[in-house]
Amino acid sequence: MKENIKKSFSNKVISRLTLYHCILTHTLTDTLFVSSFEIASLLGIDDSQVRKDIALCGVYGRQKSGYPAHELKQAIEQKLGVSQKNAIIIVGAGNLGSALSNYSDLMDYGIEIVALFDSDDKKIGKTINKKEILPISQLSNFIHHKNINTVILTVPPDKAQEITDTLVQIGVCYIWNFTPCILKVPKNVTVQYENIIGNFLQMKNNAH
Amino acid sequence: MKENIKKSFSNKVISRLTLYHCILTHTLTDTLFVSSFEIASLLGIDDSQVRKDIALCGVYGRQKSGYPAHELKQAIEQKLGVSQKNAIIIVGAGNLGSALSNYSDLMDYGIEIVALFDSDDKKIGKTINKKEILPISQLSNFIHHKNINTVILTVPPDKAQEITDTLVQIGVCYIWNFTPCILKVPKNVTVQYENIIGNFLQMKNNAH
DNA sequence: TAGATTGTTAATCGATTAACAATC
DNA sequence: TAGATTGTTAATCGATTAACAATC
Repeated sequence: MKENIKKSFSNKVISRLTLYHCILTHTLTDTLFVSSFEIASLLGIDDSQVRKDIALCGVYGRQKSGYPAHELKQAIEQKLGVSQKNAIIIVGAGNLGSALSNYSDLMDYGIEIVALFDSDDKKIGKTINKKEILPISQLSNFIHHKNINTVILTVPPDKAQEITDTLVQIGVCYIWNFTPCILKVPKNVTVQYENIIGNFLQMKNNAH
Repeated sequence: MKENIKKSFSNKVISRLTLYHCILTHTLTDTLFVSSFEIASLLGIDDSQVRKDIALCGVYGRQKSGYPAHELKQAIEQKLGVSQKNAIIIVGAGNLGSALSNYSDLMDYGIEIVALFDSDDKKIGKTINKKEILPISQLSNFIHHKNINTVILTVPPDKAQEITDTLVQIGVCYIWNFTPCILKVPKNVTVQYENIIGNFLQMKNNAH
């Protein structure tokens, strides 16, 4: 498969490529060449799977030595579109919202949090990690002015749908949903569920 | 399939059951009967998939009206093992760790955070959300004393493997990993990756 | 050379979707 | 009754694994 046409990958492929990138960034920092077997065994998956994923990135390896680590890392970054800067805002400046605004790893992947929004008067005007907390009433202006299309949603569950409706109306098209609520949105809006509870229960179930 | 033998579900099934539960908790709060079609269309999946998942929980529906909402909710809770209380600790009392210690939804699913641990002397002795921050040196004693088997890992990336080795040695068998690092652990230890970056990139890729 | 590792095809496995009889 | 919805089987689809020739 030598398709060079930009095609969207399956979620599984994206998830694995991200993990390969983590390995190259944090685990195999001083490696010049990395084999599919090394990556596969760190993740507990099949090595031919790794070779297939890497082939999708257009990187060619060498028999006996493996894949050039630096080139592979850059190719993954390119395929994942990490270089595109995403200016995003956080709606809901509670604990989780505040934490995410400080989560420095996001920066490495093109995610720049530019402001937080909250409905609590006591929080407004304060800054978290040098980012201002603004009132919900300024959402629309801010989003249009700064050309934002992506929002991290960390409001309380009982406000989630209401705020979502507002965001959709303003024109936001990506909602990264950290609330435990299912959101009703029109087809042109993408919601990414961060199913934290589900992941915990998976862990408990995968045991042995 | 009328298997009543306790069998572990696939991760996909667990993830979906959790979402059905969210719907019953936050979206369809006053519904007596819910149809597979209603659930499916909220999640954008096939309705026969929903019926299959529900069958796994041992709940029977009624033609024309659907499934009894309350009974379904309880059956899901039972299948997911939500009633088992899990006393867990957070290692790394930074922003993310602090946020998770306050994440009240966890409580609803049997997850009780009992303490935080950190290596920073300035943090030790403080409390977050009524939970004490203790020094790493007390990890071993605490874990054995309180019979903890599960840890939320929110340390900086460069400390992740080192702390993991310590935890494994102490006898922890579940590590819920919020760092962007791949952890090397023996086979009897389960690591659940919270691949936040990967999920963001999925969202961007799923667009249209 | 012998050993190791790629790139790729074929085989297997599992998950999703379609379809429809049963029935409230 | 007619319409709606379940429960379940069969068909399809996609993802993972096995296998191996090519070759550094």
